[in-house]
Amino acid sequence: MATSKSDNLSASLEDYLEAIFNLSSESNIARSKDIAKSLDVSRASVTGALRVLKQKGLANYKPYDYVTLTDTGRATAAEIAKKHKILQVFFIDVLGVEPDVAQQAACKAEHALGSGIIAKLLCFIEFVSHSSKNGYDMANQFQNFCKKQMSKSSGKQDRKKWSRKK
Amino acid sequence: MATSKSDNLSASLEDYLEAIFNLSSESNIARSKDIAKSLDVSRASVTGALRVLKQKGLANYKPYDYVTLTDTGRATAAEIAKKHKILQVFFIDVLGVEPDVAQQAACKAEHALGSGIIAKLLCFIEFVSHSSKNGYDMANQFQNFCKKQMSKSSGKQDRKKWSRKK
DNA sequence: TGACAAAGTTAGGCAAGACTAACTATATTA
DNA sequence: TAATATAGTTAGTCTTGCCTAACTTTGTCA
Repeated sequence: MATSKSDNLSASLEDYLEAIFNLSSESNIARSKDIAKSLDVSRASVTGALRVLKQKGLANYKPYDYVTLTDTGRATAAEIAKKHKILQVFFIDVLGVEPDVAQQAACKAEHALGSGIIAKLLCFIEFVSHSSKNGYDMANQFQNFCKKQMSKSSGKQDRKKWSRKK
Repeated sequence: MATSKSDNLSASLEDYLEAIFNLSSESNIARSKDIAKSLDVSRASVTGALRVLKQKGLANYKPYDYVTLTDTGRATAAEIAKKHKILQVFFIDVLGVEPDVAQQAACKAEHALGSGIIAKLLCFIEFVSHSSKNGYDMANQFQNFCKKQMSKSSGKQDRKKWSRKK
């Protein structure tokens, strides 16, 4: 809430920002070509996005030069990367979702959830891991519960409470 | 997984479908004007969307007539509405998020999460409510834990593990 | 150092999804 | 039933975000 500058940014621009942030962390340099590759987008699209990010004061961009983020850009990107990480951990460690599914979902959901909910989610992850230190492995309990539930309802077409099909 | 026909549908079209579904449930009729109002969009945009939904076999649309959903359309819309509901309940009852914030977040996240994760989430909600029947009110425990955590970290600018602000 | 490959940019186009303004059809009611 | 208000549509425009193809700049290596 206090530090969020990611307002006004489209999901697409957030993706570019995050990609630059990640590439910079990994290989210390963000090349246009690698941004394109990591987002599965053409190099021309990257050029376009960089111009917008520069104009918004988030990236230092000069044609034919390496890209870096401004302080604001880095802060914003870090927020987004943080959302991504928290969602991923929640999906994998709490819900027990397959890593690749979790990764994909985090990519999309990171643009949909505000920092308030993300903070709560982080807290919840800590709550769960705290519980396991106290001898009650909640994540594991849930997995067992989940398996039972899934097998219970797998025969039926519908589940009473939630579905309004047909 | 089995019943999901919502592939190929943009977030925008999913919103239209859901709005029609909800209006039909509430007032038995979905008028163009009301769809426009509920999505905060112009009437002209609704007309455009209805043509696309018809063409995709999801809505029965004739100019100047009331709109209804086809069976496929209704099933798809029900899936979306279900996602919305599950997310909303999770945000409010498990995470303890304010209802209006939860509502807004559910609106966006419903387009980002696949049915696998949603199923897990539903299971988790049941796990939590199951726990309270067994004398351990997990939601409540979490709220207390959360309050402690929030107040702990509120003094600091940063939190070690997750934040990379500034 | 000059030729060639790789990286980056520009130009032009397209689709989705929204808007406004003007028009048409339907409903209401005097 | 004719006038008018309301609902819905059409036409035209704009923005975002992507693409391909062609061009320019940079880097490499014989």
